[in-house]
Amino acid sequence: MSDSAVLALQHNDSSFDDVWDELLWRGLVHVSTDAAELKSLLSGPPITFYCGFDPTAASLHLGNLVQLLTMRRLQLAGHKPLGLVGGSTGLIGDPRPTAERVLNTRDTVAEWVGYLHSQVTRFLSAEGESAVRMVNNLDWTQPLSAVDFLRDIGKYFRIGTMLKKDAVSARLNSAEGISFTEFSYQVLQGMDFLHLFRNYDCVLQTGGSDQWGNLTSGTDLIHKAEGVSAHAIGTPLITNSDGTKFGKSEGNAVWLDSAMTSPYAFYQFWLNSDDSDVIARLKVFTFLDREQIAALGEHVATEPFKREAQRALATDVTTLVHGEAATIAAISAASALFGQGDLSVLTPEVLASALRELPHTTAERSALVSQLLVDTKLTTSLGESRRAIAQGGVYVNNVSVTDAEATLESLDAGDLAVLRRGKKTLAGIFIGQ
RNA sequence: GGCAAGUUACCCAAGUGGCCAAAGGGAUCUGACUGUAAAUCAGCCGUCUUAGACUUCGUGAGUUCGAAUCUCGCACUUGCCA
Repeated sequence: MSDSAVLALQHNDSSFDDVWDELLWRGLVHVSTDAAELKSLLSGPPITFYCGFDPTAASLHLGNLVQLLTMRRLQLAGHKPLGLVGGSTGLIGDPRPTAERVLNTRDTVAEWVGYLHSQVTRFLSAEGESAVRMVNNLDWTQPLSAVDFLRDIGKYFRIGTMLKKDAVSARLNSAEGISFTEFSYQVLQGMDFLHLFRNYDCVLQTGGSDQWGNLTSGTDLIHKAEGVSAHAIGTPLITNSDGTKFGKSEGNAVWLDSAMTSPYAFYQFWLNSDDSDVIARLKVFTFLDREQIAALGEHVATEPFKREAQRALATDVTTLVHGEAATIAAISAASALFGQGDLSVLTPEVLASALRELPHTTAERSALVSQLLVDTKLTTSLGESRRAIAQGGVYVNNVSVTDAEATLESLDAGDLAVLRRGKKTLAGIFIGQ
């Protein structure tokens, strides 16, 4: 199934009066400008809205996915999305509460802009009246001189207001401090909104609630410069009920790029959602309707061990991001490899295709298991490999490895080997010679 | 520009001449229990082939038999003063 086919299957829940009510039900509105006005605006004729993505990495991640799906829901309601890629804001960096960012080179940022651009367009329809349009803020920021910037934009900004923004004040109160560069970020983002208001009649910006200061920077600027009230919606920061950070798998971010997070790993991430989180995740990350999600909630309550909700979530989101074929491959790889004490019941073809879904490598029979763990990134050093083996956490073809010096040969592996660390971290080894 | 304080491993944070690869907490990871869950308990937690060796405590020099710990320069951060 192609991307456009996936998009074609999406729809909002018609049991809601309007998209605003649906956003509220899905828990996607953490803060916003005047709610009554937003409701009438969103239930009226199509409006243009935007959401920005800064190129701080080579791929978008799950946090961005919340934004992309929020945009898609608005688009499905007939509104017109503008996807903004932060070619200029990415050169500056928005202030994180903890520490100053390290600036990336212009070349790197430009490269990332390209990646993000193509990722954003995959999630939004390019057809019809409400087709997505992509913009890059470098286009209007680059030509601006420092003097023009200070005269035309800077005058509208009050230092007192700027200092009160959470991100800024957190940094001012920290030992780290804040550079003028990052302090100025909110001005740039405000300017984006003003530009889009003037040129595209854009009246709404969505973003994470951690961006609230930057969102209001834009609405304030539009109000001062144009005398018009624009709107902003801040989506909640998605958190895990146990207090750990959402969107991390084994300490690493979960990326939307299949080269950075494989569809298999992506599927596994969702499958491992806690019971106490899974329903909220379904609301945010899938297009299942109220009724379907309620039914899955019943399953969680009555038969949690079946993990119906987790399966639905993992299947849905993986299909959304990686397409149907990749999802089927990820599911069949998992069912082939998980809980199978005896791998020999699998045909070599099935096993081989399952292994290709995992991080994999080719090796000779004489290869050390500890080295293969490093090669497949299951561990980061030989020392860690040895430690893992000593702790009984390493398996080759579901047989625990006890000898730190073990080779594939000594373990009598066939032409294919399933290397496993812990319960669920797998890699494939294709054996040559 | 002046004065003061600070920069320790993924994060927080102790350490103020040898007993320091560096306390403690958190995170990650592994094991037990489970539902490929949560909670709990236990272990691991710089690199290298273990005993052992090597590299590390902002950075560059230096003092010393020996430095994360002392001296000087530099960079960065914070506060107060101008």
